[in-house]
Amino acid sequence: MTKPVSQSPSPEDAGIDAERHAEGFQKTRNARRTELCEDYVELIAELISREGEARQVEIARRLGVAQPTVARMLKRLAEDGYIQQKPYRGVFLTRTGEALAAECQRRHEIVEGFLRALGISDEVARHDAEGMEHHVSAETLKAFAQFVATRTV
Amino acid sequence: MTKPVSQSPSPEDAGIDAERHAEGFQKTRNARRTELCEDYVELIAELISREGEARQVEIARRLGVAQPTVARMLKRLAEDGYIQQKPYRGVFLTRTGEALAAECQRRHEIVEGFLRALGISDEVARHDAEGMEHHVSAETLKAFAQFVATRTV
DNA sequence: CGGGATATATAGCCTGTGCTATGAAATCGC
DNA sequence: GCGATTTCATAGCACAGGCTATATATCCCG
Ligand SMILES: [Mn+2]
Ligand SMILES: [Mn+2]
Ligand SMILES: [Mn+2]
Ligand SMILES: [Mn+2]
Repeated sequence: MTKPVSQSPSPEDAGIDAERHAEGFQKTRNARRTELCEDYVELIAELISREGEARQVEIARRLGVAQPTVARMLKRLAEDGYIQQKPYRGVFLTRTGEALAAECQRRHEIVEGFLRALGISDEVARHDAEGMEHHVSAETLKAFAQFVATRTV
Repeated sequence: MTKPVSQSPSPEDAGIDAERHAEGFQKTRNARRTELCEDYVELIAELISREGEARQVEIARRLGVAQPTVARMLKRLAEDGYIQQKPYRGVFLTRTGEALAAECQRRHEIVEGFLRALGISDEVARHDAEGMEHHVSAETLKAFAQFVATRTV
């Protein structure tokens, strides 16, 4: 009962297409699950570097959600090894967390910069980038960066 | 206790930035909620036009999810007025559903075509477009379309 | 025109991500 | 150093979107 990777040899050639189609949706669903973590870690890094500390209440304010929502997510991020919480002192990134944050910040910057290079207004570029960034593969990111580079020259 | 839109006049100017930041995340969260509906409606339209009918089992196969998952979502789409179910005959789009499907198909096509115009490989363009499409605003979509047009000339 | 194959429906479970209400703990200004 | 303020934790709710197992309904072919 293993999933038949290649069945229906010729009569129904749409089977292969369907498999590939499904694969794409699977990956997108996966990306959706990691989006939130990425936004949190990226925001925490930004708060630490710009405000000196990252507090639950401030994270909640920036994300536009309630504090208990943040509390639960931070617990998960700590369990997953991305952050360390020091009660009443703020949230700190682990090595792993810092690495992820750096990657996300870089990607976010490239995507947003790319949109602006295309002539998109700042406001819209910021918003679209916030959602798009999580679905941009390495290959596409590279193309975006190259486009910005050649356009800026 | 209404949310203070503009408080802390000068000492903490970061307040405005935080508000705007939160707004962006709010919109992105909203987009996330409509993503699935869009994918369903778009897929249903595609199945109807290419296979002649859209069945639960086929939708499930294409999306890579279980049939009961599709069943529940279809019920919701019917409640929301996007589709009409004729048991054992397939799923059909309402006027509203057709309009949404057309919009999504057009947007999907433009985004994917844009990525390919940028030099992204077909496989990756298809996958990235599947996720990105839901976060592309009208302004950005227009820019994408124009880019493709000028590149194709 | 029956009966196996196929399609759909339903029940019940889990996880994730929102929320409010509320309790407890720490900080900090006085 | 004490009390108000701030910060954090927890309980409990809702809903979306996955899943499996299983019941039921329809189709269609021999
Ligand atoms: Mn984001
Ligand atoms: Mn980001
Ligand atoms: Mn999609
Ligand atoms: Mn699509």
